[in-house]
Amino acid sequence: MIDKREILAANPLLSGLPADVVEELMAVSVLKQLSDGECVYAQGDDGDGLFGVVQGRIRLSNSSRDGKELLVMLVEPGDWIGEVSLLDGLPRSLDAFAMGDCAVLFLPSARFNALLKSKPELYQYFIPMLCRKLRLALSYVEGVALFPLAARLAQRILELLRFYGVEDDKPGVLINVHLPQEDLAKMLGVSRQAISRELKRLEADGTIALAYGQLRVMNTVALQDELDRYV
Amino acid sequence: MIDKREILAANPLLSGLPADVVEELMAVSVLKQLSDGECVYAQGDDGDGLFGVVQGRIRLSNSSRDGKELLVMLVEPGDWIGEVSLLDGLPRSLDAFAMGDCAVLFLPSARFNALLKSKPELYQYFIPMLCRKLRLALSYVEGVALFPLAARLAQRILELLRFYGVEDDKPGVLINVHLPQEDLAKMLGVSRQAISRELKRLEADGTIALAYGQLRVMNTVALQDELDRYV
DNA sequence: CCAACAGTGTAACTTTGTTGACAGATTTTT
DNA sequence: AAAAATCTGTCAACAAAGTTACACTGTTGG
Repeated sequence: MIDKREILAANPLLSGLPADVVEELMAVSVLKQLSDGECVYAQGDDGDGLFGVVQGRIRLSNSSRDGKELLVMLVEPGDWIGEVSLLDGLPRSLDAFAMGDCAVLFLPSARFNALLKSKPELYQYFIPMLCRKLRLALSYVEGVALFPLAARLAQRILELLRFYGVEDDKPGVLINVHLPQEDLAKMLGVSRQAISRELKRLEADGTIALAYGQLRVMNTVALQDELDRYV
Repeated sequence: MIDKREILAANPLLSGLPADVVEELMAVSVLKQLSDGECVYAQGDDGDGLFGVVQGRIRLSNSSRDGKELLVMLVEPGDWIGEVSLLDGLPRSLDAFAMGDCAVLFLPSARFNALLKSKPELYQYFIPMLCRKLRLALSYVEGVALFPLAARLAQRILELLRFYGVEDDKPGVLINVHLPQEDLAKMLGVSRQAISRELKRLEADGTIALAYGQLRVMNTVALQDELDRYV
């Protein structure tokens, strides 16, 4: 058995929670190891619990019967997932898979419900989370209905930049996550070829620089301008 | 001054709330009349308050710089709108307009915040609302990324049917809301012509019957089948 | 170091949906 | 009842993106 306390001390998962709730979570949660590609939960499942990402990355996605996939979001250590099904009692609406080896903190739904019942003031911790996800989802609907692909791609690159951008010795800002064009395409709901074409266009502009599975933004302003033409 | 108490007694807006909160709302909220097309709030505004729809219909939408519009949802009497900006403190992400003459109950943000501060257990009343909207938004992103127009249209008609469907003396189920093809197109983010074509196809099948600004579903199963080919 | 694999660029062709235009139908207003 | 406004059906030209196919380039692991 791994020492949860040690691992979680340095993790933002529990920050902001009252001390007694943290103690409670320590007592009733389970640390689970997941290997690459393992399923955390699947679309249609009942909500069996809440998951906090401790290590690695979780991929939230959604697939159609004919095999097409939509990549809704990448979830990083420090974020909780699966709260919606616990809060509204409805089945999972997304698939969640481990990308690479992961560790998650699992809080079974019975424990979750008991905790909420004993401390209804905890409801408010979920409000910012739900608001953020709702706004994000709305901005995606908006984008896909109102903007051409070029603008949506710019929007998405800027988002990735805020999240994964790191300055290094080279010029520009590196998006420090392995993200093949295939995945970028699945995020935007278009074909890989369409993404390749647009990225090449941006590279020719000098707006970005491309490498194998990586992307470097050279001109943030140009991306913002592309987006502002429509927003 | 109109008597709020009388008007609201028959309205589902306040049902489910504790009696003391209802009293508080009665004391500090204002009943506002809106005429056709009047703006409730606009994208980018600060959240000035919470609105409860009492009479009429509110249109939540989103426009791009070049004039294209996305119709996110129609809000009916009994529903609250504008809670997200109050809960997370960020600007409005949608436009809200009155469709026809409306009456709304307005709770200014200062009052809202004071109420939440004095009764933090009220946070939990917003949870189901946010969950519902989040799931709906996700299903739209999913639809537009994974399904062809025909399936998305079927999905949307079924949704309208659940909400506005009424049985009458004629065969089939009438969708009892004035909804021109133009608006249906704006809901799905496509052109009016594309909607016209698809509706004609469904009419030729005998799946639906068309009238001027109205729609009657003759075969619910066929619509569900169209959707199930992809879900 | 080289084989296997994952990722990328490009092109021809097809499908889907847009745009603009207009005639006809239905409803509302005067 | 006539006029105005709204709504619908359809067409042709066009644009965007999907699909299929294949060569090529990096990366990883034995």
